Amino acid sequence: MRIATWNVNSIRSRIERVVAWLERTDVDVLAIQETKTREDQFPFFRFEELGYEVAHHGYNQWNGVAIASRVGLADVRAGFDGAPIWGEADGPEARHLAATCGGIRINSLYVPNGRHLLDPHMDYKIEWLRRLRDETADWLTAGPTMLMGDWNIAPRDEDVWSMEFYEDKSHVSPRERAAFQAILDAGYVDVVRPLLPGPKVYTYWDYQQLRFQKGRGMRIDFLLASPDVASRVTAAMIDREERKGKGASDHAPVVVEVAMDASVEVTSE
DNA sequence: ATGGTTGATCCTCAA
Repeated sequence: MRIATWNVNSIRSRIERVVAWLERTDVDVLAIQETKTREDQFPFFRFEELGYEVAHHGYNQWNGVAIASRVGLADVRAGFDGAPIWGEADGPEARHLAATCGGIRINSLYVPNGRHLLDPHMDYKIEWLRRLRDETADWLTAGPTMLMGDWNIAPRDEDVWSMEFYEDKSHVSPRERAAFQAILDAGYVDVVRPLLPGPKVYTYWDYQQLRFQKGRGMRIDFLLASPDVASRVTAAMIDREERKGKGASDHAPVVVEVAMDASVEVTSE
């Protein structure tokens, strides 16, 4: 079973690339972030005609998460208990969607961007991660689980092109790294890093300043898995080709191959 | 060429 995560930076502007990518990569489950669209504008049919079921959670032009699967899409749930609310909003932002696909509880996550070290968004980000950690610790006991998406954190110095550049910026601060580490400490395993060690292994390159062309990226998109799933991961790939050319997202898809659990019955196709 | 973004929406914000 092939499982991937991809911050597409607008599903409506990226749909042709996403469709072409699904057709050539043979991915079974794709967790999507930054759909940047309302529910009624989401291109559901483009996934369905390829044989994928798809669930989406999004309110407006910000955030938005989705899961596409051709190995079942059951028990879809948007948002986690205790997710903090930004500002005066009625409810939490659209940053989490879960569904059970091929026997694995898939969580598509778009972690808030802290913007700057002293920005209120940073406190929001840390609190969001703390509450996520509290919930995810419980999910581990429920069965095979994966947490995947755009974490907006570079956990190690080697995960950014220049620590000198980032030392006073978001993504690398001790608070953010501790919040990420707390999720690992809860029992989740980064299933990509062991197969694709750094340095200079990135998943995101800013559109500005020709960062991709200069090899100046960040590793901020991660697939974490419960130990039972982690032990079944046989391969990993960051598809840098998708960052090339006109109309690319600023993030590349990250893909893992997970050996099928013979005890699991796939519920569709 | 000594620089250099993109997307959704609105007349700017977010990343």
